Amino acid sequence: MDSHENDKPARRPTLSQVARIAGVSEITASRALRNGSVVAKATRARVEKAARALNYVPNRLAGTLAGGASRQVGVILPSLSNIVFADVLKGLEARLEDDGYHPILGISHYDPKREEQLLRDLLMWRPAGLVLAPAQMTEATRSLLGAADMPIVEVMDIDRPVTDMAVGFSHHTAGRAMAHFLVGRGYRKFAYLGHDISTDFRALARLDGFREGLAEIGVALSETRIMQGPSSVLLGKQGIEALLRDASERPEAVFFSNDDMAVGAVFHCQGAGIANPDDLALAGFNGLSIGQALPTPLTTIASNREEIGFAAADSIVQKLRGLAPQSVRRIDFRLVPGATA
Amino acid sequence: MDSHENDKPARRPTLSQVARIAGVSEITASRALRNGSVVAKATRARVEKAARALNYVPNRLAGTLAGGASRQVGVILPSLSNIVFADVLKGLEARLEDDGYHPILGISHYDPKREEQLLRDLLMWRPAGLVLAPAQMTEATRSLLGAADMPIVEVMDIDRPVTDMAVGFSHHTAGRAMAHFLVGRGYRKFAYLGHDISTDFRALARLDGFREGLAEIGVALSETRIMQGPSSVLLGKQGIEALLRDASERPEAVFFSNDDMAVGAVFHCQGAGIANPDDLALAGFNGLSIGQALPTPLTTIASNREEIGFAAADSIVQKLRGLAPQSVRRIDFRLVPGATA
DNA sequence: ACTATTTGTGATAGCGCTGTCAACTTTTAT
DNA sequence: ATAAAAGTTGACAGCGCTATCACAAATAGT
Repeated sequence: MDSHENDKPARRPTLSQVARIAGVSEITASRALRNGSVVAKATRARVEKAARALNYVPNRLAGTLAGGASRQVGVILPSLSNIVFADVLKGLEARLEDDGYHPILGISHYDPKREEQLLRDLLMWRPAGLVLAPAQMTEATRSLLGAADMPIVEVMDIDRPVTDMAVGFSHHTAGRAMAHFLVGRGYRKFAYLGHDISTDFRALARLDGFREGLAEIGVALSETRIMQGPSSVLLGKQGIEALLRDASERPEAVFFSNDDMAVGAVFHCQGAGIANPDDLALAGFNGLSIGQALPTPLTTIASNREEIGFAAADSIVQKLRGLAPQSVRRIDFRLVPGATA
Repeated sequence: MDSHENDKPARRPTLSQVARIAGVSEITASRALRNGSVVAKATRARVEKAARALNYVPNRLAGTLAGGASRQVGVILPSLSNIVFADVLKGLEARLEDDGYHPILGISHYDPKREEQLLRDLLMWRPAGLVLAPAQMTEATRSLLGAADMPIVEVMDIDRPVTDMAVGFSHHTAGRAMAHFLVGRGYRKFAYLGHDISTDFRALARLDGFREGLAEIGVALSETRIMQGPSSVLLGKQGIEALLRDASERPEAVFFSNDDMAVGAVFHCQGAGIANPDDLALAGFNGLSIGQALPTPLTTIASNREEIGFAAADSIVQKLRGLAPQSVRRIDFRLVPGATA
């Protein structure tokens, strides 16, 4: 029988009950249970005993409303479909938990309108801070953030103007770095294969950077192919197959929007008897472990996603403690020369 | 300059300010902004206009404290290191958001003590419901759950006695099903290769079921190898290598604790020139897309993780609406005969 | 010894909102 | 027209906690 279905009182024990049993005033009980405040040792022990006896669980809604700090941090991410943002979230959670904070989560699905609604919703909980990996902010989103009286970190990229703080790296620079690397390896005919990029503007930034990097050497990107739908191994497999089928002239190297896509291509090549990198060079982005465990480890750019999450949470926590963390923290990417390019 | 650092008032607009501007009482403004309550059309319009003008953001802490329902759901998962629980979380979030709920997240890292602490923390926020994928609950955890006056769903497996509700499938049965399948394929010499199983009791349940399934046909598991550390593609690669090196007699088929490990084995076989399944059959668990995209799709058991999350959230929401969802919802696994066994 | 601190505790007043009950106004039924 | 029902609004109290100020008791200073 579920007690939440019957309408009897049966409320949870309150601080005032704890105080009564301990024989002190409410406020003293409050101080005793929060560490930091001055309370006589014996009193604190009595209050703690009473709390234990009652199975007292403090009500943070009341505590926060009455003036305490919130200890919740709003987190808005665009997706949980691949491991990338799960990694970020993992890092965030780890650092937040260290200081007793908890993330309230929202997933925007790369939809600015949804992001705005989520922000509105999360703000209602008066969180202590906010972490977002913004898609493409609406005006309202920007204005809500501007009016929000709390530390805010934008994670993943540091290419755009920052509201309060940012943690990540430049995706544009990352794309450029890969262009330079591949050119350095001697390749001259390039293709790009990505997933639906209209929503994922960080992937777009990498493509831009890649183009720019090539242009600096006087090379042009011969083909850009965008697949419909979210990125996946299968999509990469299908994509490379189509690309090779349709291409009038086979590219020497292909840069993918991410590792998932690139791994799919590796699988296709294995099946089709195409040697990497000799027949075709492949490069991904993210540095997923799956790519590194391949018989031919994937050439890619590793992003320290968990560390980004960790640093973002750390910036929030620091600021809440009154410190002044850097406004922009760079957690840089690392080019991983594998065996596929 | 961050306004949260200066001590000036600058509080957010409150309902009472909205009410004053709209020329109504506080409670009428409250009713106007929540839909459902009876308020004259014109009045509602006036209040909404005032709220917009002030950029009013309701304070749900106050609202919930005063008697409203919480609209936060506590979620405790054991890990975010692989895509499995990220998928569950994705499903959870999607369903919760449909009804305006938001997950507050905690990661237990398969540590019962940590799980208990997280539960304690989340309970302080007086969530409307609770979702957990329990590791190994402590007595205190069980007692906290018993006293918690809200819908609770345990997700992933339905093998154990349930506190309130459960959504998932039997991992024991899944292991058994794979045993039957592999025996049916004609294999008779079996090995199991897993990651550190002491903490992951669902993997342990699959192993038990696998053993039992074999025993039913009169076959024994010839070798069980447990690798240290969390599961990963690399760990599977190293594991299969070691297993084959040390084995006095090569097994005909290997069952892995999950797809990550199995994919690692596939990679090792590719590199070592071992044909799957003829030289060695491999079977995983989870049905990750990466396994299905392999040149030789992995034989595995697909778990509908996102659907589990979705159904779990749905059960919570239903119960909060006064409905009575089934206490145990089975979201069954599906054996996926691939090309590796 | 007597004041100046420090330490420990409490009374009071909210935080911003919603439940409850009561009151008033308009509509509908007879 | 008049009672009953429906529609609309407000006064009040209180959710469970903490900030603030005030005061008593214990300790230190000279």
